Amino acid sequence: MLNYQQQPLDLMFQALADPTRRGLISRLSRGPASVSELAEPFDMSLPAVVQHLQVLETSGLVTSEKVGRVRTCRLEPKALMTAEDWISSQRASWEARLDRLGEYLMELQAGEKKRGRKK
Amino acid sequence: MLNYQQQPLDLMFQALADPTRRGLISRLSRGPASVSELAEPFDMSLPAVVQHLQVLETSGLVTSEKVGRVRTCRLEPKALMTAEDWISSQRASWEARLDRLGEYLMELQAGEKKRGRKK
DNA sequence: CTGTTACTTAAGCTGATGCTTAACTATCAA
DNA sequence: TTGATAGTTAAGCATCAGCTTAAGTAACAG
Repeated sequence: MLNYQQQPLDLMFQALADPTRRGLISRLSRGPASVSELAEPFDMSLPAVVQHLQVLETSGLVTSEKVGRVRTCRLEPKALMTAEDWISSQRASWEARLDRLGEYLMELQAGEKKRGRKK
Repeated sequence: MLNYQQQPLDLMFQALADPTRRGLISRLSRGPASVSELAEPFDMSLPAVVQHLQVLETSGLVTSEKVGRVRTCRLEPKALMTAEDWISSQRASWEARLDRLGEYLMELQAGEKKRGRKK
């Protein structure tokens, strides 16, 4: 498990780790928005919000396009799925393992009862 | 947004953002392990690995229990689900929105054809 | 052309993160 | 009791993340 890094996942989870950025994603999940629309609810400077947007864009979770002087940002659902899939697969294999353990314990228990295989 | 709150999601995504920690989770998804078992594949000092484990434990993704001099760590699948659910819900609402947009565009297109409502 | 809007760029500060080494404690085995 | 094993604690350090303010550019409105 040498650090031959899964950089996309690093960037995505890092991006998701900040509440401001999750707020931006929540907003964007309701539809595209301009930079100043996105910044408005937050109690921080505009450059700070733009920096958060850059993190989101570098991670691939958000894309943007500038028309005239307005930059419009939107969510990239496929990227979100990458993060979701990783988590899901880890959880699935752990839960599968728990299930197998459960079965094993049940077998043990059944075995202890020796003749308890009726009904 | 002055980090005045280390919410569960902050801690979880932050924990998942590091490749070493995701490596630890992958290992743990195959079953519980001791600290030194977990540290063995990594090219870093034991205290460094222990620090990563502490991050995972603080985030709730991993629990551990010490018996004798051995600390055994295991995954907490419910916590992983918390992170997964957040992502999933954001993605779902964005995809729903894309679907509605799709329908809207289809209606527009149908409308343009005027009498194209036959068959 | 002039002012306003909508960002963009740059520099700098502060605290958090990811390591390190060294020294320490507690358990187990002989 | 002695020594090895398994992990813990502490201090220090370099880099990075998240903000700030100040100043700059580029489009559009009158």
